Amino acid sequence: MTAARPATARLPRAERVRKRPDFVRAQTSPDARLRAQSFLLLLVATDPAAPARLGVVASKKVGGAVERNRAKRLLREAFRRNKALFGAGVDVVVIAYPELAAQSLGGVLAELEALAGRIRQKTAELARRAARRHAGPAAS
RNA sequence: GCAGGCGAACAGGCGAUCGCUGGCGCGGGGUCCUCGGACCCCGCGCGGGAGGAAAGUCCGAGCUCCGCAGGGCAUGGUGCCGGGUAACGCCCGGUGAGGGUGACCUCGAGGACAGUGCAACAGAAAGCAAACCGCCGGUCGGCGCGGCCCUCGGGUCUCGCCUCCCCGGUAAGGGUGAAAAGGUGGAGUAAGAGCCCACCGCGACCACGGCAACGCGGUCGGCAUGGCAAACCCCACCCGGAGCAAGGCCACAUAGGGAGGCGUUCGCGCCCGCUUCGGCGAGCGCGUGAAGGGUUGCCCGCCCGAGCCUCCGGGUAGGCUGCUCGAGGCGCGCGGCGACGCGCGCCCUAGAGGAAUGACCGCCGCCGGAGCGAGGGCGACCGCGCUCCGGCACAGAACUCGGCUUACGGUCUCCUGCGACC
RNA sequence: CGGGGCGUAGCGCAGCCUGGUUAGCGCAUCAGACUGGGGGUCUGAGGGUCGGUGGUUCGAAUCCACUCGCCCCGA
Repeated sequence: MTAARPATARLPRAERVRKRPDFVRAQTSPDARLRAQSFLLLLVATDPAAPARLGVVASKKVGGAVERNRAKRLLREAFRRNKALFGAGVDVVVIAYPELAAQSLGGVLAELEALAGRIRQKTAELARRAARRHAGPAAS
């Protein structure tokens, strides 16, 4: 498995949420929900062996195509620089709010930093639960 | 210098670092395998990676499918003329009308003697003629001057003035309106009127110029063709429908699920089985007929046709392809007033798919503000240099082109008007 | 990609097709009356760039073109 490579500040296809059902699962039944000033973080547990994946949602409420692209790029950049924060086995779906279009990268990083403690706590909890679940019926 | 018009090109630049993506090359791993290879994943390297509007989706096409793509009607669209183009509702050049002192700009600009309709309020009257006030004439009546007669009361005649009603003439004037059947001037008359005349306008005809729209000139007609077709409509021309979630290939999955409805004709030939030798049944072919379906609004025609239609329920919404070389760009030459066409040469210029083309830092550039410094001017102030701060538009490809429309930043060529100076 | 609808007073709507007289209705607002006061009822009043810009017309909320914003449906 190539996921054994040390985590770098890259964001290849395998580390992005790319299927509609995955987005729907995160939005309808998230395992954790964390609110920042200009975005909303949704966490949902997946296969513990898989790397953390990012998915960004920027609706028309954010603005036109330029603003929505800007919002998604900012969030991807912030996630890319803080991948270690989320560990593995989790889908991170971020919903952008309209204020995000006017935000700078420094501001987004600061907002993410403010949530860092709670993110670490939640992801660790999810990892423990997943480990227990896989230890039992994994023999089948 | 200020104000404005037409057009053109551009869309901040350079460097460093960290990323994304498709192409090529090398290396590693995996799947399939006809052992040649194909496909997928990962890493490294190289070079590519938004627009003039990528936008709105208002038109026109290419492309793909709809079994074939025929005729008519309806609907819809276009609407001065000629040209350009693959095509257009676009563009170019003209014509006409309108706007601007001008450079220039704007225009849905066919038809109102084919028909139907509309015009509030006001006004006499709103479409075919008519006449409210007014003006003029007349009858009757009244008053007056004069003449004649006379029974001195008056009667009668001519003329003048006044006048309700009535009869007739008139459409110049008044008034209403967006609009009242040509306009101005004269002549004329009882008053008036294209009744007549001149000019203008309008219409018809003729001649000339122009491919044409139309222009120009002449002659004639006294002038009974009002407005609205972005009201219905008429005329001419155009138009089959859907859209890359089109369409193709592969993989996976459910299982021929339930309910209701309409149908499954007839003849001939061949052949098989049974036969009480009369026939009966099954199959194939040809013809015919039929529920229903296709022809994407309707009809005709054509085609499919033993199954079809409706509702409920269930499953899949993964990969590859279409996907970027095209009515393609750029340059030069030739033809054309121009849109554009022709020829030659050069170039390959994004192809994503929860959706890339980015983030951040430094330097430079442009604009605005503040401060400091030296300078010019009596002065308000002016330009120069440095430092700091802020800003640098509108906006993001989703099959691809040609247009239109809208959004938006500064720059420049040429041109116009006004002002000042030489 | 394709199709449809809406925008009129603070709020919810009519009027638009078939152009015309003062753009109408309900709630809300304000004033007055009834009541000792509140509520409620009655009477009266105010409040409109008809989303925007052009055009057609004598005249436009209404017709036409462009445009802005919002909503819905189908694949």
